[in-house]
Amino acid sequence: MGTIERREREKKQRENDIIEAAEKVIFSKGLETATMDEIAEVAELSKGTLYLYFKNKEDLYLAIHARGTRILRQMFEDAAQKHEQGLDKALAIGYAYLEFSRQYADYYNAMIYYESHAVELTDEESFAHACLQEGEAVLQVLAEAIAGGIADNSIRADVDPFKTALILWGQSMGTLQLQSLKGDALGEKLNIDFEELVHLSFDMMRRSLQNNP
Amino acid sequence: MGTIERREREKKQRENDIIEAAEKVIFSKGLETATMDEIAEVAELSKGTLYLYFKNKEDLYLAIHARGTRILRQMFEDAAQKHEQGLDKALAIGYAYLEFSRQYADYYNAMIYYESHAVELTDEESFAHACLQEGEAVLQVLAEAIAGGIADNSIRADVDPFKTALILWGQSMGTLQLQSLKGDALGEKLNIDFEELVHLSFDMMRRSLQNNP
DNA sequence: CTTAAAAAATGACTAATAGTCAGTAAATAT
DNA sequence: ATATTTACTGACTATTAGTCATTTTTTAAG
Repeated sequence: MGTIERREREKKQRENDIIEAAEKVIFSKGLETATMDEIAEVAELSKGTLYLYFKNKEDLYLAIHARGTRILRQMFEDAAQKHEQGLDKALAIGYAYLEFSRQYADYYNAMIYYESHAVELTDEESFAHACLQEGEAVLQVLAEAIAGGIADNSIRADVDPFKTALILWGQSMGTLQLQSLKGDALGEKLNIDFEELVHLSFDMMRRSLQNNP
Repeated sequence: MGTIERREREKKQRENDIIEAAEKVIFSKGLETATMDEIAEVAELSKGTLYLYFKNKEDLYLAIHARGTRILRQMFEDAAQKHEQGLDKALAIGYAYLEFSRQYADYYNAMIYYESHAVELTDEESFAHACLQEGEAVLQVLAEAIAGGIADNSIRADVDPFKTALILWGQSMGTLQLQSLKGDALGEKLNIDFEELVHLSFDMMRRSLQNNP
């Protein structure tokens, strides 16, 4: 009988319901202000039940993070596909990240919180693990673009694709963080257009990679 | 009579004592695990007194942040002074940041926590303001190096010094964050040497700025 | 259909901790 | 010696993550 399979499905569904409720609350009030009690209320479940499905608040948060990362990877893949040359693909991936931060601002804002925190990876089954795995997949898309760029001579041949992908990731993260976290304070005070800054930053990355014959 | 002046001095001293106690506790257990009760105990004061000198926990934390930023600026200035060419100065500043993260790991680790958080700037008198001001001074050192580099032709002339300083700051922050936060997880798993990554990252920045005749 | 066992869900409870404030003590001025 | 101002105290409140004994619901067996 398919009872067990059905229960499995229902369990996944509940898990999903909880994540959805957590998104509603966390997207509207931020991770730190959101409480497990409120998430439980929105999910129409008791708080105790949340802990049957998620180890703790961070674990639940990371489930959201993993979702965002999945969207991001899709956007990276789409962006890369639109170009022929590897260098163009890499740059398009950078702009896809910018686009993600705009189009999925809720995810992006929630994600940067822990993007800049060390996460414990004790449990193999935890969502932290799912996050790391998704993150690696995202990097892989970028690394492949770079490898392609070396092959088609748009990117200088003396760089290592994966290491360079990591560096570009770090640099882009830093650039976007600067915009989203310090943008308001510095922008008003010093009259800086952060949109322009992101473009300039990506342009610098392009210069640092392109193959000058 | 100099009573008022002396009292002013003593007040500053108390403030300092509290910051010192907070450093001890926060450096040893991290910002989130450190409690105001424990800081009060180390400072040999009651918790209530802490709140006479600091608006809240974050304010106290930002006082530590401001101290770290002051050290960082000094290191930036020293690094810049050791070189003639602007591009070399800028690069040396990058390495000074790396050196800071090593030599003052306690400060660095405490600082990145909020380096990646938006900080409310409601109160003009708050330490958040001192932090922002110090941060701008740090950026100024870098911006001057870049302006010098344009003047001496080591850096291409079509960049804006301050905007470029901001970008380099963001990119460097991202690179170092990648190392300090994801270094352990990715380093072991994928056998990546993050020290090398930082060097490669700085090298890319150099390429993106240098004046190719 | 009845009942025993298993699974899922509950919510009152604990522990931890940031921040407050009425009261006390110390320092200073009169 | 006394009044006033300043500095400090610590018991108290409010909030919230996480727990667990109990209850409700679902499934399996006779």
